[in-house]
Amino acid sequence: MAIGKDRVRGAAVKLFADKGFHGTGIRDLAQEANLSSASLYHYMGTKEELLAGIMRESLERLIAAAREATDGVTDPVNRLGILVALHVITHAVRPDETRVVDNEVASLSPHAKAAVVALRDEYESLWAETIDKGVRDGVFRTDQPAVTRLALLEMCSGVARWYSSRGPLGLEELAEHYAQLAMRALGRLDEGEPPDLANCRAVVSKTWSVAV
Amino acid sequence: MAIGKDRVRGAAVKLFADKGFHGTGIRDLAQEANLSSASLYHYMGTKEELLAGIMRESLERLIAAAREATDGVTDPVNRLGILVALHVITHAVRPDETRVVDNEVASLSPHAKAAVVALRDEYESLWAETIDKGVRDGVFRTDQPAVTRLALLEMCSGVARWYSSRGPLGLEELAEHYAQLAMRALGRLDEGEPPDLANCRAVVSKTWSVAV
Amino acid sequence: MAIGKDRVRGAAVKLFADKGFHGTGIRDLAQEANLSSASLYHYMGTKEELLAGIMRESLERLIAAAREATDGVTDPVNRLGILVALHVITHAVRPDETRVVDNEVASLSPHAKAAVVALRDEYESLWAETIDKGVRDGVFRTDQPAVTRLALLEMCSGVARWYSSRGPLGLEELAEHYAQLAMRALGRLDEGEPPDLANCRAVVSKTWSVAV
Amino acid sequence: MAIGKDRVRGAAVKLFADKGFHGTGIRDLAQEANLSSASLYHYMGTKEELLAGIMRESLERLIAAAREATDGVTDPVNRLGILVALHVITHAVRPDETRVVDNEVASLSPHAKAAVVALRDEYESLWAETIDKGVRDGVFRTDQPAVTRLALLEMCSGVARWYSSRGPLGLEELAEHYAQLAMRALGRLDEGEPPDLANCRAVVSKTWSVAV
DNA sequence: GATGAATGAGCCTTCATTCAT
DNA sequence: CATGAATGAAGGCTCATTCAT
Repeated sequence: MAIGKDRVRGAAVKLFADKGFHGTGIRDLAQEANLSSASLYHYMGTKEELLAGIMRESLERLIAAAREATDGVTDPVNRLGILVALHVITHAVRPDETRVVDNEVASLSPHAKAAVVALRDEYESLWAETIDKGVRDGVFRTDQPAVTRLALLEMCSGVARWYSSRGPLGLEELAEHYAQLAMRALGRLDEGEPPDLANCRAVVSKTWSVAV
Repeated sequence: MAIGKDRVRGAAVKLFADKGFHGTGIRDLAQEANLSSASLYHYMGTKEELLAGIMRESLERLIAAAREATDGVTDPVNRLGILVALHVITHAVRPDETRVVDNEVASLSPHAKAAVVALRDEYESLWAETIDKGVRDGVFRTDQPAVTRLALLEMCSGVARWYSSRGPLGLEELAEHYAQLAMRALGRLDEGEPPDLANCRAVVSKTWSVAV
Repeated sequence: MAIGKDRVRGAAVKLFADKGFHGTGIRDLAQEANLSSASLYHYMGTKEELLAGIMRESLERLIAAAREATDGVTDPVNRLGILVALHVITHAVRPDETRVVDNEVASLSPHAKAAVVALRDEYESLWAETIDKGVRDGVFRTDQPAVTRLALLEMCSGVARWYSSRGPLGLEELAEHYAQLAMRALGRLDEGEPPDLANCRAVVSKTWSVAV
Repeated sequence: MAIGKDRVRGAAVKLFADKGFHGTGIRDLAQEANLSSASLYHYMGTKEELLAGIMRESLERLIAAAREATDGVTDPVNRLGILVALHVITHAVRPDETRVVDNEVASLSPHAKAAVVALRDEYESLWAETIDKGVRDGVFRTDQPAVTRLALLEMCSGVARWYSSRGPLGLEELAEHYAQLAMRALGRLDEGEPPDLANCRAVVSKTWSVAV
């Protein structure tokens, strides 16, 4: 059952990312999962529950990973570096999943949407707290912390739309470059060390089974 | 005719942005445009041609505006400032239209998609040339000009997802803040003047009938 | 008005013959007649009335022609020869019109159908009477006069499906060959003169403006 | 599946014959087949593929039957008698199917039409060869073999438009009368034996499950 | 577990027709 | 005369979902 469920999830993530939730038919899913459309319903509830489940678990995984990777790190510079690196790597190695999370919120019913938005807010608050603390500590310089946060999040999420693991850019370089961009955007022009990604690496490996 | 056509376009832009192309039915469009679903077809071809037309004209308008606003501006710093400001303002004042352009490329048939992608590439090449020139001139500092360009574009496009004209942030402040973020990302920590937006203002007003 | 009406009729005959009544849209008619679809309605009632009118007038013309061409001819052999020749020539020079009459009866509403069927029966009774008289007179030999009549009518109507005025076969040869076939089918193996087509020729020329 | 498919085919043959392809709606088919319109699509492709399939298989069956019934018969008189009898019986016992084949060629797309026309040509060539041989052998007398072939085919196909199994005329009488008509048309005035229909009978019974 | 069969609702699109201008 | 604008109804087809086997 678990295997079949994963097969369906995998198919759904791929197709929802490529063609959108409304652009993907139940028959497309069945074909992609090598199942008949009736069999699909052994592994999922409705099509919408399938989408909601994917989004919720994806966000929960991201939140847990972010908490674990920043656990014990108090310095805002390092914390934000880790958050950026983790976000970027996630979007680079799971582009389909993250695009679904980022683009299909509007396809959810109000009830399911509320849960997903709450998770997204919970995640973004990690960024907000870190940026705010950095501003208070005087290590970040920005007139509009909230706008900057949104700008950085959009910038980092955008990775899922263009990054290819078959291109010349490695995950580590990618993460470091985005960390630099974020630091610069927050008024730190290449000061100090790049963030320590050791912890981040371990969390990524554990959470998404990918070596950085 | 032109009036009816605009009414349909307006309805389509709104709904395609809110619910996606595949999430929007012809009956939704008809209702939004205060027309019967059959009458819709006096003003449009197929639903897909409607989408393609919206995307093409939107990109053509953006390209023309970008060319006009940067016309005669040779300094890469100023040029990029103008490009960023124009892009951000566009996405702030036409969030529906720009979200359709940014999110619905996958809903196009191969033929229509090719035309839209060509326009998008043409537009992005304005950014690429400017950034590359700035790097060559030594006024921009980045190891990965291409990655940085993509990061900045995604960052700026993201504005369409959250900005509200009813919020506290004015268009001018918004544009200036994003211009600052872009400059910082390119290694310029608040040096020199902010870009001159006079020209930009005029173009925006003419192109989108909006005062900045 | 009369000219416009003829233009519409002509378009309808062509398209109804080529694509069938149900396969022809009002827009097809308008295009073929170089009119807007709204203008069509100045020259016709409903689409069905247009069809019914075409069929009725076509049959009335055929009946009148048959009566006139056989007027005063009492010999069944000559009479049938004339009927066959007239039928075949009609179907050869007006293939679209005759195919509509022959194939689209089922597309009529019950009321209109009744009128058309009555005309068709009136026409066929000319054949029936002639054949029956020939049998009674002993000049035709057949066990099944009714079946033979139907067989001959179908045979002659079939001309509209394959004859081309651009082919090698002239109208006169065509008519004479079919007259021969009919005579043979009725048991007359090339006896006597071929039917005198002089009268027939005149009627055809007057009725369908065609020289034989 | 096969049962459902046959149910759909049967409904289609009946309605296409009665109201024409374009005059028959998908909902009409569903009602006639006692199925919902959606269920129809389990058993067919598009409506046009349904039509094309009916026509192709009908012609293939007819060709196979004609080949089998004339197998080993070399005498043109007998051969043509068999072809006529088979054709007439087919059109008498399957009037709907044959009318669809004869009348709906124009409703096919160019691709499907080509296949059907090829089959029809293949079938008619059986007639052509037989008639030509009879003329060469001097047993048939006609100035226009090709015209005569077309005339006879139309004559025989017409049976599907008027014959009723509930009428007084049996299949055997019908076939023999038409064979006589054909022979007469080819210049043979009731000479020799009527064609031997034993073989024909067997083929008809096997192919169309009908006793003659 | 797995699926063929089935369907009500809905899809995008075109239909024949009307009418104000 | 002529037509652009408009529409309710219907066109062919696909949707997500259920259920008996």
